Amino acid sequence: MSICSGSESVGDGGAQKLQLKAHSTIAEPQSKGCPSPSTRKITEKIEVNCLSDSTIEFLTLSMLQAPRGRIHCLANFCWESFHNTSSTRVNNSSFKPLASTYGIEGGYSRRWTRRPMTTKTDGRNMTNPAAKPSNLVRKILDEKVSRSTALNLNKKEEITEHQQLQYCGIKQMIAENKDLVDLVTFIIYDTETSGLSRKDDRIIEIALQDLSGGENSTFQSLVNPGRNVANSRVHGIKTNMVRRPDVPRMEELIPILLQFVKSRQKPEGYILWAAHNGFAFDLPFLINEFSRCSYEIPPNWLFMDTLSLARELMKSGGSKLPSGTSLKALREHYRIPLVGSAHRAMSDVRTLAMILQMLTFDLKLSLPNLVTRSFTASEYVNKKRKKS
DNA sequence: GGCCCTCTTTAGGGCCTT
Repeated sequence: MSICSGSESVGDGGAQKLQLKAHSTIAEPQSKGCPSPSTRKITEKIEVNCLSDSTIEFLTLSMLQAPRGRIHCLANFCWESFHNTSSTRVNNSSFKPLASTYGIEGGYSRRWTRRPMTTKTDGRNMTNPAAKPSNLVRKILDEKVSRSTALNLNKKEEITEHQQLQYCGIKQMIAENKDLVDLVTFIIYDTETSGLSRKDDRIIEIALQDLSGGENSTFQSLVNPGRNVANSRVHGIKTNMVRRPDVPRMEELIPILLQFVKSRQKPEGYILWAAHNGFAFDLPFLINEFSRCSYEIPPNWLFMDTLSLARELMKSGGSKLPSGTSLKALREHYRIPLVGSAHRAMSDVRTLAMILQMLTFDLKLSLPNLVTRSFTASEYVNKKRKKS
């Protein structure tokens, strides 16, 4: 498993280009290897994961060429968040173990300081399985953050009914709050799976990108499904890339994922997750994996689906519409260059991050609009139960 | 599986995700 720190931002303005380039030069120390609770050896490596020059050029040009009105409020949200992050980050370039800032109780400091924590696991890069674990993972293991203790917010039995009601009840308040920038973290996510069956197949890769950007704004990892991958032709992820002891299983990855998201969360804030066809595909997979590993999806996580936005755009009429609502059709419609391989999680995340901003502009949607269309995982499950 | 559309709701087919 390799741990990587990513510096990315999707927003507006030439100044941001400078910020992007400045952050993209930050390098993190290298360390590897991580014994899991089950004594498996997991290779760890800290890397920098930054936007390619072509992507930066595209973002900059697309925003600079747009008229003033083109700079939509969602882009402003990203931009403001980016600046907020930059101005409040205590230590911008150093790697910090999470436990030192969260404490064993998992609580937050009153002052919002984002902890660097981005994970990248890629079987292709595992060249030194005998290396030592990264500071991050070693610290997590030392503090027993995995399923046993520290993440008391996320264990099933530890989420109280009061917490559920509190978060569900406050959702309407979020939608009405004019200053959502200080409350919401916008995360684009994508999963690659061993197949299309929500019941029988497993997640084999997951990628996240915090839209507010900045240092350590991405999370990427392969996942060991404990079974063969039969659909490698789709995403290029083969069985021998994931079914190996140095690739984490989901139960090992979830604690790290939770810590990453917490590191991006604002004080008493919410996470707004967006995926393409997420309600029908990615979210059910995520819910199943969390449930199988005895974890609860935090009640302050809200989920939305960009496919519904694309369908809404198609219904809106007009002469310049995409040829379809697939990610590929939308990418071609908005002339977004493909970075990396399509159908790899991080590549699709980067594409969707740009598509989302285009969609919200075309549909004239603001952040409150998006929040009101979102669901918590429990709301989604209840809705599904009622339908069935 | 969920959503949407239509030759529709007492249904069926297509799209989207891997």
